Amino acid sequence: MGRPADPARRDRTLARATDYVLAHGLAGLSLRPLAAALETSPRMLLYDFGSKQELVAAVLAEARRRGAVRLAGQLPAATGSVQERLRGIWAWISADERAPFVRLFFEVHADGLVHPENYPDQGQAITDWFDTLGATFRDVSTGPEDTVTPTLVMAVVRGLLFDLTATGDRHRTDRALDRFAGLLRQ
Amino acid sequence: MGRPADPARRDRTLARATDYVLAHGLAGLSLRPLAAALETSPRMLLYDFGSKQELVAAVLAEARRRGAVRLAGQLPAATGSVQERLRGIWAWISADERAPFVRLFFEVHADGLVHPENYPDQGQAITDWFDTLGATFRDVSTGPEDTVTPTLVMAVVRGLLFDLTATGDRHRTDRALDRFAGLLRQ
DNA sequence: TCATTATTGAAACAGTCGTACCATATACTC
DNA sequence: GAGTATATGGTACGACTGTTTCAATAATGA
Repeated sequence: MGRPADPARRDRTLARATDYVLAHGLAGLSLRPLAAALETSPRMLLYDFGSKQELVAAVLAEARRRGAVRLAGQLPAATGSVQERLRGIWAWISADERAPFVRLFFEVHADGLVHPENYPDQGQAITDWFDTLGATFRDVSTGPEDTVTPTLVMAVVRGLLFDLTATGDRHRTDRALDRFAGLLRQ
Repeated sequence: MGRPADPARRDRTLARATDYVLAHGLAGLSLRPLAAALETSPRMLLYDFGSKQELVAAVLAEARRRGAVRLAGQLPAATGSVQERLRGIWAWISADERAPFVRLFFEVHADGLVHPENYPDQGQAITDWFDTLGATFRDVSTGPEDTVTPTLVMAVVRGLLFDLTATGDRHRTDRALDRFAGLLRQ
């Protein structure tokens, strides 16, 4: 008996909080402005999530979940030449719509370097890509257990993303990816 | 007349503050703990630097200056095969002694994505590498105006650095660099 | 000694932070 | 209606932030 719980409220708050963090970043996140933007109160954020730390953890999990869903649903099919597949991945990840995710991705990585204890699964998030990319680039891999090719492909993508986000020079980064695709074909 | 100024004090403070930031990161930097570690006071930090923002700017400039000096003095000579040169760069930048610089590098980049207005020269810091690397890899470039090869080389290095700092898997990242060197040779 | 300039300490200010406490309102069963 | 559990609002606490204010000290040249 008593008033029934409303778990949907927490879900709604989590979704909007994730939007907010994707838009404003993690670094300066503060409960009061967040609550104001979500039309709720710090009181309720703590009521639903327990503490700011747990709220952030939930937001990061939600952001990762969203990224995984979009990756699975929107990543171009693993067909065509190596260049076409590589360009597809690059076009997808470097698109403007992905910018908030990319930003958060870099932000979490940087914070993880200073506070590794807060991110026990940091390495996991990196190596998770291997399953996807290993399948995509099987024909240029040296074998099914080849982790080197996915590592290199992801390094190029992340490194060029780093460059693109810092300099905004899309032409140069696009051409660098094409150069890599050319090297990989051989 | 009057008591003579002591500009050396500011220099000493800046040097030690840079050590501190390299050790502790930028994110949670706060004047009182910093002053305590430097055996001075917040009062003196503001007296010497004007504001926290200016102090941070001075520290970042000093850190970049140090990095440039070490790069110029310690980077292996541009001789030998492509693999040897690439391995030299990778060994240098990924060495444990460089870890604080790398950490700060990623931290500044991430913060710059959220607050671009604070880092007007972010793009410059990225493209600065081109002069050095363009010279180092001239024989695999398509010409003296080739910016694509340095872009790709730096993307691989930064991307693998990202991976290495996140996962700590040196064996895998080292092998990925070798794979890239092999591709580049052709 | 004295004026002058640089340096430094101590304390306070106005603000923000995450969080805890206390009351109240709401929605349900009986 | 009473009883009960959930949901909220309001407020205040203690700790922290960058910065300012006021006063004192130190080192020089005259």
